[in-house]
Amino acid sequence: MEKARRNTRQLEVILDAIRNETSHPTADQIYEKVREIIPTISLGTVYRNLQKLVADGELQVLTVGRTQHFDPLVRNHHHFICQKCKTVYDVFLDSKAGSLPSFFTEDGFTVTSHQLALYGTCKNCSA
Amino acid sequence: MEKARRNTRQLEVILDAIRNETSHPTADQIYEKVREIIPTISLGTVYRNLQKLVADGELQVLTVGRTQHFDPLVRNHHHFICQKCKTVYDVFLDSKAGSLPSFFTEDGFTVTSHQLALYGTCKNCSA
DNA sequence: TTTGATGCAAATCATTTGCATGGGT
DNA sequence: ACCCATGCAAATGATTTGCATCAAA
Repeated sequence: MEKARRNTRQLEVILDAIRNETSHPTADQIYEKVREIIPTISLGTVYRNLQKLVADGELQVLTVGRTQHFDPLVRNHHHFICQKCKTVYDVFLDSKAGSLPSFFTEDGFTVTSHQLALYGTCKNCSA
Repeated sequence: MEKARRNTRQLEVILDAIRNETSHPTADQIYEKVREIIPTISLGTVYRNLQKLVADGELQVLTVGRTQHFDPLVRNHHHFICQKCKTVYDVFLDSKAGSLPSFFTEDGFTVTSHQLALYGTCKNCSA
């Protein structure tokens, strides 16, 4: 049997806050945004709900430096991280992306997922 | 002009401790190993020297969860991270690896490096 | 002698957790 | 009613930093 996930107001508002977000916000950024609607919400609650959403596959985590960023886009794509402004961009490599994990088919090893991060300087910062 | 890097005993011992290491140790693991030779060294010194070595391109950093791992192997290669035991393995994809960054040649964006991490279960943990 | 490097401890940053209470089911 | 979720604050873990002293150059 599955564990029942309760439909709380805080979960709903958190989900709303990231669902259409392409800026890869941190937990703290999500917290600030949610606080505009539920001013009394605690940061711990935001973390706990984000954890659940990740566990349920509704969000993806991307670690930049020491900080987690949350991405509502779960389908196969990659990231470009600007080393100057730390902005995270989505990168779509439709062709070969899906075949990457198959490179590594050694005995006993199972590849379940992979992450490709590109580092460099973005358009804004090159100016 | 370049900033002079002093040749201290602690830097030398730290470098010795990782130079031929393939286990991708953390700062703390390096600290413990170095302490066998210089028992009075401080963890801060280990961190500061590791930082320098990374800045000088003699080491690569790999973040697993919230923890940095140090890799003396700087040439183009990738990593497999076992989600059970958290062991990091080196993966060599000689053929296509070098061409990955060229996918992303949009106006204004410059890709200087990239990192591919494969996640799954390793040989030991599949048993 | 000059000034970067060290050891120590306290500080910081992101995240997690214990606990009493509140709210979904 | 049951028991998961919340708010709060304290705890944790990894890394950084201020400062007086030390040692490479």
